[in-house]
Amino acid sequence: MFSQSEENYIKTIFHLGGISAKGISTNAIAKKLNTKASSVTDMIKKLSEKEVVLYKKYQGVSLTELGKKTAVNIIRKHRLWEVFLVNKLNFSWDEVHEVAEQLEHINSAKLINELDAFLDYPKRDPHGDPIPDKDGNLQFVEKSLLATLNIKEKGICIGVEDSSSEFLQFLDKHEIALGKNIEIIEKEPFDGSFTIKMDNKLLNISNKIANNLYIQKTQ
Amino acid sequence: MFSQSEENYIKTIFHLGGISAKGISTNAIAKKLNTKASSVTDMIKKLSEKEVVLYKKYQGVSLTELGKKTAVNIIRKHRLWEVFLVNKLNFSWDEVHEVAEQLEHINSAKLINELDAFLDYPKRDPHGDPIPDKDGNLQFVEKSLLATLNIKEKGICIGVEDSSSEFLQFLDKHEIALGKNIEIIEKEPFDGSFTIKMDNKLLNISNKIANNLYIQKTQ
DNA sequence: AATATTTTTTAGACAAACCTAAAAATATGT
DNA sequence: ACATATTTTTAGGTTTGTCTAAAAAATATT
Repeated sequence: MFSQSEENYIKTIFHLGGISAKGISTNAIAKKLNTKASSVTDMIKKLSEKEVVLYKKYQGVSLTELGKKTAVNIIRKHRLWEVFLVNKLNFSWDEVHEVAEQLEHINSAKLINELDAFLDYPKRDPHGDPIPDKDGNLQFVEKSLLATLNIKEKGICIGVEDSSSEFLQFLDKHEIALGKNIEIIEKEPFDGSFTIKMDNKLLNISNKIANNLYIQKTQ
Repeated sequence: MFSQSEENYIKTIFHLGGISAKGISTNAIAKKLNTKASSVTDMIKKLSEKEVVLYKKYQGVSLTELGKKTAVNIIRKHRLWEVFLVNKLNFSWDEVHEVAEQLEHINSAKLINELDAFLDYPKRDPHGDPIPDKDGNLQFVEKSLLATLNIKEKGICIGVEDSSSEFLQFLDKHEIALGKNIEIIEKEPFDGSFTIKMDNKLLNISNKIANNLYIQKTQ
């Protein structure tokens, strides 16, 4: 149906569109995909003809329903493969991305639905991101960046914004893992760092870390 | 390292080379890959420059050591994925080929070695073909086409020549499966068909079937 | 509002992998 | 051995996805 390259554009537009529903800019896509704006324009024209994307010159793009459906399916595959790699093949959560980027383009409905069953219909991938079901329903969970919480607020680590292995290995080193309960003890106005309580121990966290860790508030 | 297209050529040359060590003809490759001879010539030149293949104009090609190593690795991946699909994801042996053709191009040493371990280091794929180990060693097992056996010879079904779903489903229907013991009861000179004994029942098999089923002789 | 800057698009090129049609080399038949 | 047939290669073209450089549009600055 779609080439690997087309799929990567569709996925990227979806991810960039998450925040604003407005047209996604050519430059933003180019930056994410490590390519040139002119290449993006070319591809956008093709995707527009294939009715995956709405496009008006100089106005940016947005996904059509077909485009969204396609994107969600790719994301479903990516995340299910990540679960497989971590749960069955001893990958750690900072090793899965590159391989999942390849596996997400494998085309077989039976494969992905059987994989889903084999993994026991997981709801989230190793980074805490929700896995769409086979009808494309993506469950939404209220989450906040740790950096936005106030003193005395409590919550559960539920996801990461950045999936780089540097960041994930940092979390491993400090035993910050998904599912852990935390409480904000102190905010340092000077450098934006946080003191949090986790496993009954105090831990200091830089502002950059706090801006890459998602918390589900527990009232 | 190699593009998907290059990998398909390398694999095809390996498979065609199994019989004769001589140069594989351009036309043979073109036929197997469903492409044109001129395309094959183009690709062969490229593979020759990459030292995967020995090539003299009009003399056909053969794989270098690098080429063989590459081919065996692709075959290892293909066959391990087939085992995964059948043993873990409820695929039947006639459904795996197409998906394995895609999965064999995924590039990750860790992935394939962990998959190997996860599957318990299988020695053969669902069609009875041997799986190379991670150093590229392909175990050789003496096998004969059923059609070459004589009356009273006994053996074990150990593989298939043809992997089309028509043939595999035919075998399923008649409960002919890998590992089953058979004995040649009669050969019909007129049409080349065979009467065999399997599960203590007599079964008649056409010459075409007999030419697509491999037997490991017992004594 | 006019100018400067940034963003986006167009125009033209390139590499990969394929194609058709024609030419060259090899193989075959008598 | 020579004509014919087959195989293989060459020459030139197409599509996909990329690029650079320049032009056009939109946005920002003063």
